[in-house]
Amino acid sequence: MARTTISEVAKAAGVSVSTVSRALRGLDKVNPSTRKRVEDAAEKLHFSFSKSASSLASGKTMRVGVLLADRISGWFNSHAFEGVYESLSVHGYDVIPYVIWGEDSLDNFFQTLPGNQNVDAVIVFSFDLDDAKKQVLKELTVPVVGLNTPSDDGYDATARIDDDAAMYAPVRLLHSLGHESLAYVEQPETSPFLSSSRIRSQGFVSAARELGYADDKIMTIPAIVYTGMRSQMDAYSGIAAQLVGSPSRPTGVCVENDKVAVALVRELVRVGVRVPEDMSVIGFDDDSRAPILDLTTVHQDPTELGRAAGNKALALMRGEQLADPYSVVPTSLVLRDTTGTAPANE
Amino acid sequence: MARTTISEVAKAAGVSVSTVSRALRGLDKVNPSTRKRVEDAAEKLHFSFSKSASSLASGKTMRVGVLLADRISGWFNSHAFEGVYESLSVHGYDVIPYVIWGEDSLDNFFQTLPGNQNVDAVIVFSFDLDDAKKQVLKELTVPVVGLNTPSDDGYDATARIDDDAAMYAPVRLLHSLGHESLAYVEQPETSPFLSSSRIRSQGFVSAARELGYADDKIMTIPAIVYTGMRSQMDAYSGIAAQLVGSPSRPTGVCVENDKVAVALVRELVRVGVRVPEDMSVIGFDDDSRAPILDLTTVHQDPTELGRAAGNKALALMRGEQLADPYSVVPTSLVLRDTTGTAPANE
DNA sequence: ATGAAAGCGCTAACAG
DNA sequence: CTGTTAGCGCTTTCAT
Repeated sequence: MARTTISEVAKAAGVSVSTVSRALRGLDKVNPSTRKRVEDAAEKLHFSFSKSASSLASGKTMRVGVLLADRISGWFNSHAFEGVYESLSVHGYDVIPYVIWGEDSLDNFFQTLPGNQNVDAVIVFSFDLDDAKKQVLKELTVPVVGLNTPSDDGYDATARIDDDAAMYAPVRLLHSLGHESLAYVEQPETSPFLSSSRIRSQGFVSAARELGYADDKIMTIPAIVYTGMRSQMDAYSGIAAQLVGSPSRPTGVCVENDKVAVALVRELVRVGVRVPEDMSVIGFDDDSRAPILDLTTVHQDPTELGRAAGNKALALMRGEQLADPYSVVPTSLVLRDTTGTAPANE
Repeated sequence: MARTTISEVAKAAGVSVSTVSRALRGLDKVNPSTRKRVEDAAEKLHFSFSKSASSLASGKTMRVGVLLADRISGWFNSHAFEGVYESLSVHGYDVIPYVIWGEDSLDNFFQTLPGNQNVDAVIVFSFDLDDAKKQVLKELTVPVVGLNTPSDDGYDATARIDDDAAMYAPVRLLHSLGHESLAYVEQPETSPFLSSSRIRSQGFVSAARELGYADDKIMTIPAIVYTGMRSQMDAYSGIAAQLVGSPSRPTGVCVENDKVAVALVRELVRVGVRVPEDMSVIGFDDDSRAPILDLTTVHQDPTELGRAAGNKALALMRGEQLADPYSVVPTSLVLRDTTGTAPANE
């Protein structure tokens, strides 16, 4: 299986290299019998195109880059990546992840990759980019599509959930169950440029206000940015303590994601708070953890988001005009067992 | 940020393209002051190499392909991929996933990608390849490293856990807890070419035999291959029924992975079987689900496996001779709350 | 230490 | 419908 080149195929088939190129790429204007001959020769020689050579000559790389923060193995990222892969791989594109670990690697990415024709499009996951970087994006010659980016600014297209609107359903549920004091818990530690935290938190607050909660009945436990905690578990017991010890005595709490919600529920139970009898908890994501604890949560479909982003990139690469470049994938509340009517007043 | 080429940099720096090439790649024999000038020019012009052009000229693609089955978002695959990425990306390699959905796409992969210089190495996850395909691998001109492949045959290097040996610890635990009848549960549905099922199951059986269990005290519930089930849940209730209804009355059960184990435990509890009082359950993986149910399980580290595979690929690409091409990453038993002493005889 | 020149394997006009 | 001719942007001898 040593490297076979197109010219060897040409020789074997008794035609010119350009004919081989045309035949194998399925272009028109090739005599069916010639094509057959070429295909046979190619097959026999185990020929396949060198992507590099094709890229160089054609200007299209058939590769799209996916920019994501922190880790590819997380629930959201891995599923969104999969969605992108699904939509693009069937069209012959390679999908290449670029994991950004910190401000440095972000800078580095912006410094290098986009400049030269190394990808035909880039898809950006959940980043909260500063203006300078948005500017760089705009200057890119390839399409840039955002996935759950905080705004559409700087992107040729985006696919996202409406984090803000998504928080209305859980808050409404809590309200209808009679909870008079609410709380929102952010993930203890997050990547610096991940965006959903803030927005979701804001959505929670505005939903609560809209439903008539006074500000002293709306508590927020923000992300801890510094890494002072001895362990993850300490963070959760700290949160549980804040929840229980708060003067506002929240009985209904929304959590930024299921990962944190599950850990929190376990911690609450450990310290004697019954869920949902004493406190209702609602997560976000509906990931694989949620059903295990029968966690009430906000369902979102990152794979679908990925597919949507991939399809937009595809259309853009083809030069098509998108009918709806900035689209929203809906979320839905999943009712399970961690929510119940508010406990009777003390 | 329009495409800047090396020759523009050369012009700007007042040198030849070859000097730019040398300077920017950090080769020796470049006057420090010249290098500085080139670097400045490159930076100002936002220059970066075209990977395609470099590949074509040098013969090295700086890309490695990862072949994986089914989906990239699963716990094992996403973490193993991440490990590969970690080890390779810092050396400038792009890591490209190729997801294989069925026999067809496997054939297709083998037909095309390897032939021409599209990657510098390929890493294969968990595949059970037939001889024909192993033969193709052997003929590949690039290094091929396996990750959790059932055998080392056909690979230049592999990194794996010892599925067989890994099953000894849980079986020994069950034995020491006094369980007199055991069972092994495979994942209800799996990809056709995934390998761990069979091996793990075999390891379970031989461990049990070695510890003195008679064959009628060793039950195995194999994967259901056909898709007759109305839903996933039906599969689990079927398994629970088999476990409870079996004449051998197993009280200690090992499950192929945590995903299935967690679902099974929930189903058992639902039908009134107490865990661990009536039945002990041990999973495999120690994924994010395991701690939620306090599942006793066999811990494995796919990220580490991925890093190991990536590093081997790296060494091989450099032409180094590997001291230990076929290495084993250890697993360990994690004791939690789904295992206990066998119930008193009826 | 630097430059000139010859490709790497393919695509893309342009002829015919 | 098919062949010829130029490159794509870079690396790599080979000179100097």
